[in-house]
Amino acid sequence: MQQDLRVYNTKTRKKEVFNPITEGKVGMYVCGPTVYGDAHLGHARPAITFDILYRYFKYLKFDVCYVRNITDVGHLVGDADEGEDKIAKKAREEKIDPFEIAKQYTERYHRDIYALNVLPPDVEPRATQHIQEQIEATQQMIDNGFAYEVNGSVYFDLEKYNEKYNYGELSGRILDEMQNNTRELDGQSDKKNPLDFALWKFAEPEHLMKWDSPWGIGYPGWHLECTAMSTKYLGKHFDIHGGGLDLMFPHHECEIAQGNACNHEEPANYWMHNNMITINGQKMGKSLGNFITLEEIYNGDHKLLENKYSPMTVRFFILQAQYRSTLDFSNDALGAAKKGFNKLMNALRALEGFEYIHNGEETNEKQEKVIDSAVNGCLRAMNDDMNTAVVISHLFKLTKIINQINMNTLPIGALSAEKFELMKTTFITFTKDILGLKDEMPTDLLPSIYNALERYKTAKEVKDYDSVDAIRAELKEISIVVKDMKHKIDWAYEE
RNA sequence: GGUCUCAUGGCCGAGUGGCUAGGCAGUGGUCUGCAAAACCAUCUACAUCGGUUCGAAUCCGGUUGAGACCUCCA
Repeated sequence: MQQDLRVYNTKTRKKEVFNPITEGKVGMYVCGPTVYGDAHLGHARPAITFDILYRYFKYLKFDVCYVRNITDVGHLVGDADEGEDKIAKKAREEKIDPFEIAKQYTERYHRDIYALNVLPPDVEPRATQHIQEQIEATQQMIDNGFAYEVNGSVYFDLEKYNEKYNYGELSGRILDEMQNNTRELDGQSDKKNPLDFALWKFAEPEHLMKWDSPWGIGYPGWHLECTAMSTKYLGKHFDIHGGGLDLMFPHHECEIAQGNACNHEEPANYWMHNNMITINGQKMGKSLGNFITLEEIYNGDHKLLENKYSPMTVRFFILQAQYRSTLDFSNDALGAAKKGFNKLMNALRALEGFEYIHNGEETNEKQEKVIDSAVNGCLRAMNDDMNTAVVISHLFKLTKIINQINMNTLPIGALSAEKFELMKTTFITFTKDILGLKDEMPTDLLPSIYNALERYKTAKEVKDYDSVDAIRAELKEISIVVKDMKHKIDWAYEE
């Protein structure tokens, strides 16, 4: 069964068959974090969503180049013309150099995100290391007549742009309507038009992150780094641009405008946006102050958390929803995800331990059909705009068969060798390689588990039930459960 | 106010014109020294009012409710 991968393109608001610009190759750019605080649950979603896409492209044997940036220039807290740089603000609060702030939070971001088994991108460019490229892009836009300089700052000229292009296409906005809705800014703005956005900002003497430029000392505007870096690493025109839905406007809209203004072409063919994670139905976000950091989730250290949740539980939780749906956080939901994830890991471990033997059993056609339908279902779901929730549902169908084999209620030989292999490869590939789920058991714990099981077995044989119960309790302490089956004794994660 | 989404069983969450998504929780069984795990069976659904259709949770319209973006945000 071969089928095309279809992805939802925000630009056309349709699912489209993915056609790469160059046969067999994919370039994807995803907006990474602005590093002025710890990564929260919301940051985990795009990291995981596009990790899945990256992994799936690799699975499909594409030669993929994945670029995810780190924005380590703070930009502005408030209004586009006034206010303080976010990183500078944090630096002042913590009394450290802003570059040090960015460095620290970048490290913490990596620590918390990589715990989620997210693959590192091929390139992870930083805005501060691409100042020259941003200056050049700005100059290019001035030269092309789409930007103007005022008092040491350079702004994008939307009016000019709109004579030739159509600003607002991605987010379905119309420039005129936006202008009518824009409240008049107080004070003396340098901009010709309130909607014009900064490409380069003049830096006041007290501003700490600043660089020399043809327009004087300043720093780059927010949207510019993505244009400069995506162009540098993926070219003027590449396949996929991703990020959170909240970046659609204005960030991605501005990137499109900058791409056209610089390079005379739009940066990306497909725009993909993951939806938000909500908490009590409300968006979780830094600006709303209702976020839970990943570190807090892992440690259970937040007033809203009834438990700590492992990185893989978080990953599984996120994958149980399609990436374009909002996903609501709750302890119940995380708790259910934890159990579901353990169930999957128990099946994975059992499956990896199976040895196929055929003893002349009759083929169980019903179960073989379940395998076929689940295998096809996994592929179909991934091809249908990365529906990981449906992939997981099919993996649970296979889990049932795996458990039946493990419990000896379904002889392994009731499946043909090919069917068993098909199930095994599919289950393992989708669970580990594509969904990126992994067993979290520290390997140094295994010897003591097997030791406990040995003692359990002996105690059982002599009907020393007090010891049996004690060993059960002992293992339960580390969330391990004894599986006391007719034909063997094994352990499993507590679900 | 403008633009746009969404409303599914106790909870989370897929799906989309006719065919049981799945997980968690519940109930009844099988198994067990008792359990657990697992398996089998099973109960709760498609906000509301109309329309289209042989048939709608799924399409169309109204109503109600929730959310997102319009300012920095994953």
